[in-house]
Amino acid sequence: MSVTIRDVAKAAAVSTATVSNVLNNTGKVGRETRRLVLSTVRKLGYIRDVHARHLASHDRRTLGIIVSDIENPFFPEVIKSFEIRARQLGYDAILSDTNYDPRRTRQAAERMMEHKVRGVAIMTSEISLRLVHELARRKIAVAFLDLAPVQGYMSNLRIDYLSGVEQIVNYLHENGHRHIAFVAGRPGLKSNVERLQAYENSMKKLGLEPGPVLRGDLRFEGGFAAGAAIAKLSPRPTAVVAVNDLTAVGVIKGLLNAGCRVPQDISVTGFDKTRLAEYCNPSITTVDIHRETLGRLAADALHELSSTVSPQGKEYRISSELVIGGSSGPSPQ
Amino acid sequence: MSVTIRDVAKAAAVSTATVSNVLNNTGKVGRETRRLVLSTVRKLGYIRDVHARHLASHDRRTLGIIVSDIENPFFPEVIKSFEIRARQLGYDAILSDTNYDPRRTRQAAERMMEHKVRGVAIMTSEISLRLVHELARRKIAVAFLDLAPVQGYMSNLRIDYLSGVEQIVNYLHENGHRHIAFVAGRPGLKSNVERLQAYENSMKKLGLEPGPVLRGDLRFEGGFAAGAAIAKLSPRPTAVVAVNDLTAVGVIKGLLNAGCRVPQDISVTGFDKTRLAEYCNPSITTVDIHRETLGRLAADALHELSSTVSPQGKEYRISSELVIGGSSGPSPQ
DNA sequence: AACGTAGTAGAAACCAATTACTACGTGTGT
DNA sequence: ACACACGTAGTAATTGGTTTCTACTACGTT
Repeated sequence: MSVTIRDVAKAAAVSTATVSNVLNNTGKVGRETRRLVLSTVRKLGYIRDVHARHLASHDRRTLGIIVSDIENPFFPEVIKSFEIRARQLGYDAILSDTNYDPRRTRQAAERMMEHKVRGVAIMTSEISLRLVHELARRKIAVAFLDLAPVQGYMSNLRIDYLSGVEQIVNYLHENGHRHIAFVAGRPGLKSNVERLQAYENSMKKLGLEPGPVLRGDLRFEGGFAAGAAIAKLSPRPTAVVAVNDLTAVGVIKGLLNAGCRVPQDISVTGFDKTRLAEYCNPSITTVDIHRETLGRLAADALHELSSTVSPQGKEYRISSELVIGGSSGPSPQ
Repeated sequence: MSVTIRDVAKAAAVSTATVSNVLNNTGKVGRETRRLVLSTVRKLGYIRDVHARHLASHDRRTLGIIVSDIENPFFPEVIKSFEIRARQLGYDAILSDTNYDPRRTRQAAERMMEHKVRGVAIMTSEISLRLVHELARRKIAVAFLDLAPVQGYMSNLRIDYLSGVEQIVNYLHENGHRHIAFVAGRPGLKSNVERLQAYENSMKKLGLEPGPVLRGDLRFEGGFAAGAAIAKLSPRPTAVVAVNDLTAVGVIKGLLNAGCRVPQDISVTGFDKTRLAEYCNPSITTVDIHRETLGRLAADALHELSSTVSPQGKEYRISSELVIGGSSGPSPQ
């Protein structure tokens, strides 16, 4: 079919072992032979076959990453830094998207197992316990996002929502806001629940009554409806903390649509610092979760787990940072 | 190491060939044996090894997709539909991101060759002619995006920018706009150049003088600067056609910042229908390029090329559609 | 001159599947 | 009763590498 290591060996009049040793820099080959092999490789346009490589060498250098939705602006940056780090560590990275569908999550996990990955970062919550056990049984390292307790082969990446939400609430408080509403996401999602709790805690810490909590859906539409509803509240909150940026955008549009000015009449904040937050008008006050760090740490975590004899799962913390935009300002009161 | 086909064969007291035949549904195995094998597979938790599979079977079922930047909101949807279609056709899909870097483009292409893909969709313009030839020499099918002439192993996916831009210009014209500016992208990028030309042609077709053309950079910043500059022009255009959505957002912010109201004083349009366009405030009048179609067609094109004996590259057309948002309206004059 | 020792290269087993080919038993047609 | 075909399952070669173990060469030492 294509050029193989045998063809190179024949053309250079050496053995396949020698060619392999040259290509893997084992340092077992003399300068002259090495040069000869390399030039032959170039001349013949030889390219290694990953499949044959992985099959023959017992340690398989692939990491996987499973995300719920590549179209969710949160993920691309994470994926990118994961891949970059994986490559730096000498791994090939493969990606699967589950589209929030448990069946596809199972397929994705199966794909990872078929590829014999050393580890997989699972960044979706639609995953069954059975699947998790199956991965553990096969000794595949796993890095979860805000999900699992740490165990032998599993580490967890924990985003510090608490601190992020607290920064937002404190900032609003400093700007004179006392009546602050919250627009939630999905009740089933741990990261969403945590944000809500963090909101309630932060409010209480400041001696404020946690204001109305509205139901959202993590999407624009839910935010829009919540915004419309908030506009009609009486007394109307002077600030709204939304569970994520997209919801915040929806809230803002809902408010504007109902005749409220943002931020003059009411301040709105988001979460995640997506591009949306930056480019919207007004730009959104939000919290930057260090996604680049998240992706990198995921790869690091998997590398560490899979290169230890008796691995010990760890918990990693991803910090977050307040970013002030144009959607918030001093309280009108 | 893990459970192999041999273990399954031994446990079921059949040969590996039989197990393989069951797993591949070749129809060469009797009902009873088949049932026995399947239950053994389940009992042992056997999972096939892609690498061994690909190595042993001569036809390798992998397709690749190379994009310039997964963070560019244009791509995730394309990638998703590409993967879905690839899976439907029985391929495994792998993704590489080049980050607009020619060196990484080369690495990405090498990765594809190492994986022995049957075909690769190249959705970046940072690709050297040498690389293209190398792929052709290896008989790897290629689907380009707005790039290459069609040849034996290469097809091209052509986005119909002309029609898209024409729809925009005509729409603005119908709304009374006569003085319409254009904010360009990168001069080197074919898709950008085409949009500019389409703008000029459409204007002339309507008997209008192509207005001022400003330089952008495809990013927010370039749009912002252009918006600021346009606000100062005299006479000021009543509409601005931006090369893409992000630029349009920048333009709008630049205009607002300079005291122009959008769309009351000046209409702005984008291109690509990213989420940004939808969620921004005002939402942006833009052109929807059918990305889902693009990804699907790319997979189809590769499948077709790579399963023909003497392949004949084709040109596929991706249509586009005007989407009216809040950033445009009737001319103030 | 005999011997030990690096350093280098080769032969061959092995990885986990696929698949062409072979063998076997059974049923059918003449 | 014999030959033939067919359906089913097994044998073994094959895929393109890695890696272990062995063998050879050249050189310095005694």
